Amino acid sequence: MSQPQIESSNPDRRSQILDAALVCFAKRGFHQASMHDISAEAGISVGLIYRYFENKEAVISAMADRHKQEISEMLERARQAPSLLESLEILFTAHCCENEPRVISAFVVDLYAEASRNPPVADLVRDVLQTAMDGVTELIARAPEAQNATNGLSPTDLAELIFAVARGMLMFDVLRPHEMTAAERRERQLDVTRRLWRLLFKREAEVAYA
Amino acid sequence: MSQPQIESSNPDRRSQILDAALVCFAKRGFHQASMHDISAEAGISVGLIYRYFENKEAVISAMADRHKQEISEMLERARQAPSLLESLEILFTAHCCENEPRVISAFVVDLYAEASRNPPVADLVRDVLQTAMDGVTELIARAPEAQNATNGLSPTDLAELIFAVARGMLMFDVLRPHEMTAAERRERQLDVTRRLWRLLFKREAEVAYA
Amino acid sequence: MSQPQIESSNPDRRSQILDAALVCFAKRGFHQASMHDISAEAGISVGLIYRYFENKEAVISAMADRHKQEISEMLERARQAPSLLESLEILFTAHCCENEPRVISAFVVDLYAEASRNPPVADLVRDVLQTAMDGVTELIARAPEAQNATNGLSPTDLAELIFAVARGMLMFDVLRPHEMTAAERRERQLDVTRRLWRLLFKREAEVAYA
Amino acid sequence: MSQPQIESSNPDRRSQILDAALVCFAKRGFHQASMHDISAEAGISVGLIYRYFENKEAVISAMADRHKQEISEMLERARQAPSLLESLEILFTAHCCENEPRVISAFVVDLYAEASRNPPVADLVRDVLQTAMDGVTELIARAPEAQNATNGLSPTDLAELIFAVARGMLMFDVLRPHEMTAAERRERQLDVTRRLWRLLFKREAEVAYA
DNA sequence: AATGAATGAGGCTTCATTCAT
DNA sequence: CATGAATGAAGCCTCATTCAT
Repeated sequence: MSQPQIESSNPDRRSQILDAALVCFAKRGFHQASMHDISAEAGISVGLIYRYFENKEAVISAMADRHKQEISEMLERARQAPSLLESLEILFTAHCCENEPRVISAFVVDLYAEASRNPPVADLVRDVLQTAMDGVTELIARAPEAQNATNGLSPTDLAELIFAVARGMLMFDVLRPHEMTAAERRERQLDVTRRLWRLLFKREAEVAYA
Repeated sequence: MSQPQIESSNPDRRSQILDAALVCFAKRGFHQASMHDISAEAGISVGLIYRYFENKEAVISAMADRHKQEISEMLERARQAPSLLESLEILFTAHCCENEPRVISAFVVDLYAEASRNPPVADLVRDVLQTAMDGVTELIARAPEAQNATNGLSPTDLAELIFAVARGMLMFDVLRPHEMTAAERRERQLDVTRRLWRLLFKREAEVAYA
Repeated sequence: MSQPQIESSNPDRRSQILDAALVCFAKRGFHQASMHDISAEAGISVGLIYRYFENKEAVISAMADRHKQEISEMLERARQAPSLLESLEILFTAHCCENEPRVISAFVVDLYAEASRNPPVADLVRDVLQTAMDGVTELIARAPEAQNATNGLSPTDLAELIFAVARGMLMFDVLRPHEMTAAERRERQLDVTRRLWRLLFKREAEVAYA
Repeated sequence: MSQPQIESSNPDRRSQILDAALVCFAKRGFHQASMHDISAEAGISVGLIYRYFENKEAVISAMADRHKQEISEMLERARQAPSLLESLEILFTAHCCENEPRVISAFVVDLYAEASRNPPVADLVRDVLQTAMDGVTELIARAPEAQNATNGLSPTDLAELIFAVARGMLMFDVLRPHEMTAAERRERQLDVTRRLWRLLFKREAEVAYA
């Protein structure tokens, strides 16, 4: 009587739909984007979406899941960066990729807004955030650049501050004119990243000459 | 066809409606909250809303305007605080007022989400943000606590960082369980505020003994 | 957030809608009749139906309730008939009223079909049937025509048989061409009614000369 | 465009599909049961149904045809019963077969409901009914038990009454809780059958001592 | 022969907005 | 000034049907 959710069958279709959904969600918001918008963006019929997702809510949840994966991947890339500064640069510019626009500011802000009234989404986003913060905490703990006492703040505290800044900058990004290119946004983010890094991890002596 | 928008006539009614709208918007989001929800929350009829606002969009805009005022008031209070730390505390806890919950995290996050697709709202929010940042920049420039070179960051840079952290913390606030009280949220925010303050403005010598 | 069901306010509208629904349900069946069909038949907009009924299911339930009332009224009329035969005639021809087409065969058959898969409707219909059968049982118990032992059947048994015949004839009625007039249907029903009456209640001696 | 309706090819497939359809139709009704429901119940794909039936309408028609056959078979069994009472018992309990539930009350009621708005179905059902009534008329005409004048009613009249009762009882059956077993339903039907039989065919003298 | 992915019309329902009272 | 009945467009979702494989 109702067993959609082919789940694994034809994962490409699911991805195709989620890709389209991301575009629509970023453009209009979760609840303003219609299923028709998504199907049109994906180049398929409305009905087909329902073979892969139980309903719109499920599309949103899947997008949230995908966000989790993307943050994971971003974290992995950050982990493999040669320096702490470069790790932070990755963290702060993840949403500024012209060609692979996976993490999109507007989408993320909407995701948090949704979290505020959708407990399952809130759980997931909270989990993502915590995982990412833990990752950065570890990154800091291992970084030689961070070995000097940084004003008495623990790696955990620092990670929290860093993420707050990153999320705040994401909110600001949403205010920038749509015409601004990914490259310009990126430049803007890097400025802040470097300032933050200098503040948090540069030794006094170095600062003096910076 | 008609001439609604009595604009100034009976400002109490407008406030009453906006009060109700804030509750509804925070609870369900701009576009999920229906005009009926708002009228019910305000204890009036749907039609009456249209005597004071041209349409739903106008209610949203008015809410954005109100947000501007609230941020202004918050800034004024911050200006009058006896110390920079206390100014920051005001800035970071503006949304944690049990009795007068004007600035509400969920509402603000929704406002930024709306800004990402509604240029007039974006303009207004950008303006609010810039004004507030300018205010904090000035606060820093005048604060004796900030007279020492803080890692070579200008007051403007510092204000931007501070606001990014504040907005990021607002996003995090949205993830906290609804059961958490204003007092608890406030405590959480103050922790971060103090850490940030110590990082930005405490002199090395002081830090050593902190 | 959801409080339709003005329930008592403007009962005329409710009746108007139910009148239209009866026509549509009889014409196309509960689930084939669309809300648009009903609104068009009632000469109102679709949305308006939802001010008076929570959803389509509620319209169906209200129709079932109305059926209960109609059967009640029918029973009352039967009770006031001067003879048992005339009571039965009322019972068997209730659905053959040109101008006041309240009890309609197709609708009733659909109602029973619905009852088979909708427990609340089943409860209601069962209750209606039982009440009506009790009424007829009492009618028989009090009728002088029924005083002679009728083949050893109790009034209860007789009432059950009578109702079975009445419902069976209703099913047959549904097979008759739509062109057949109410008068013709009525004639057909009266034939059966009289035969049944003769069988159940006429004394042997009378039968011989009938 | 294509040429479905292999008609006779692979009659087993057709039966398999109709078996599944009966289950679904009884459970949900003709129009509430989806083609997918039927295919799932039959354990085949949706598309395959269309190799054997032109469309859903055709499935319904085929079910009606099958009903015709089942009534035929039932009639045949009734004809071969050793007594008129036993014939009637077969007639009244045809739908109470635990293992081979071919004639199902809910289905039959739905069939009549469908007949009321689908002329071809009405024609068929009317034909089935007439044929069956003719059969019973003949049964009565030949039965020694019915040789005594039964209140002046002709075999035709009696057959009509009998069928009305049978169909009426079918409608009542639909109201009984789903938990009731076939055996219990059967018992209920037999009670009525015997009462009816006694009323119609038992001689006065016999009745006196019954 | 058989599958099930794909389509898209159509049904139910909501909601911003209007307007007679 | 205030009400809330009324409208109808639009959104979500289902399902009969087709067709490439």
